[in-house]
Amino acid sequence: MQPRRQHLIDTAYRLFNEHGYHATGIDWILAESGVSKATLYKHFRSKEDLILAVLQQRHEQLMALLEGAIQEAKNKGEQPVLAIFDVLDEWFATEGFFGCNFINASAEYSTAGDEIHEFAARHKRDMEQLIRDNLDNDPDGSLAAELALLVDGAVVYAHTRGDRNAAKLAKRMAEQLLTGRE
Amino acid sequence: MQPRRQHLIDTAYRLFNEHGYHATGIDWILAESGVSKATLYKHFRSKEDLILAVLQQRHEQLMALLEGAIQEAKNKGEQPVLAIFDVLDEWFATEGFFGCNFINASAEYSTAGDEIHEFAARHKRDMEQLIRDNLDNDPDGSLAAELALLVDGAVVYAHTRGDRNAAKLAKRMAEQLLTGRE
DNA sequence: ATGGTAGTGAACAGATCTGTTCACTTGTGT
DNA sequence: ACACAAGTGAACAGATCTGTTCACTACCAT
Repeated sequence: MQPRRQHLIDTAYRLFNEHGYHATGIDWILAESGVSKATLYKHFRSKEDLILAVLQQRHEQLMALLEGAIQEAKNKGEQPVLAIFDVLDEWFATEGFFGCNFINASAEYSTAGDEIHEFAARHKRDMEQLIRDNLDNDPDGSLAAELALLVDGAVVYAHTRGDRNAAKLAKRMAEQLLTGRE
Repeated sequence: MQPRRQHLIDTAYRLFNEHGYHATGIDWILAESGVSKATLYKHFRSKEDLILAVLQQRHEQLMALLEGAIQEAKNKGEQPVLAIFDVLDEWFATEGFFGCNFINASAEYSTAGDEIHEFAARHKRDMEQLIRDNLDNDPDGSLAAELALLVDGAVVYAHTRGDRNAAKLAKRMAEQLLTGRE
């Protein structure tokens, strides 16, 4: 559709992911992508607008990825929600793993009410809802919240410590929670 | 001892905490603290040096706080490690809660090998060791890792979503893990 | 009273930041 | 052949960034 716009989002995603949002300057994104500054500001009103576009794309990617894994598990007759932790496990093993974009965005735009912070919060709530929708017996929703907390914990554990085992650790905990309650 | 140095660390801590490390400029810290720039650079070689000093102080504070809570629980005959989650619960309820400094630092200085990133990783490992030292039956150390993952998860869950219930959620999960294994 | 220590205030350097503007080019559909 | 859309490249604005330097002041101990 708009190849420049998409290319900018992809390049920005890579740099934001690795170096953070404040540390990544517009000029850097332009140099890496080979796009001119005027074009960037034709497609995005501001840097914040670009960040939000990056987060939006990543949100859609992640939701699709997890929904796919859940569906696949269902087809195989496995516990659907546990498949999320297998996705995490693969993710943590990739070279380009620098933690969760949304957690990192939340850290840099820390104030509640900030648009970027709120976007990250919304993403996390959507993730939790996805878990909730795939649990059979969770009347008050607390099990979904616990599993979502495990997901966040696993990502941060893996990133800060450089520990690739975090997903397996969290999966084992999730199994315990599920066998106890479902 | 060195009132200016301490005052700079305290002011920087507050601003870094609320606004992040890159977003907080030196001039801002100077304006808030009322200290001159020359003095700052007499006490700290660089901004990174100041950040590390802030993290060092926060590390010592946190370890002392948790060790105190653990000791208190021991004296009352309660499960020592669970006391950590009560500390978290109080922390999340304070107005100045913007997540964990070390997780946030890890997010901004994302690359493994970066000095700030490594400091955060060391803090997290020390925290986990503190948990490990207060568990009776954890031969392979995996229980301590699981509890540490819960701590990280609770902090991130509380911060990104603005949910003050995360500590109680994590504590309930921790209780399950402990009754299952200890 | 004299020297040392700690700090101030202000200017400065040089880089980098986001964002704007404008003349020009390139490709495409009619 | 012509109009239009998309993009380039470069200059520019104005702010902000970290870090340095220097002349001066206040205080304190000897």
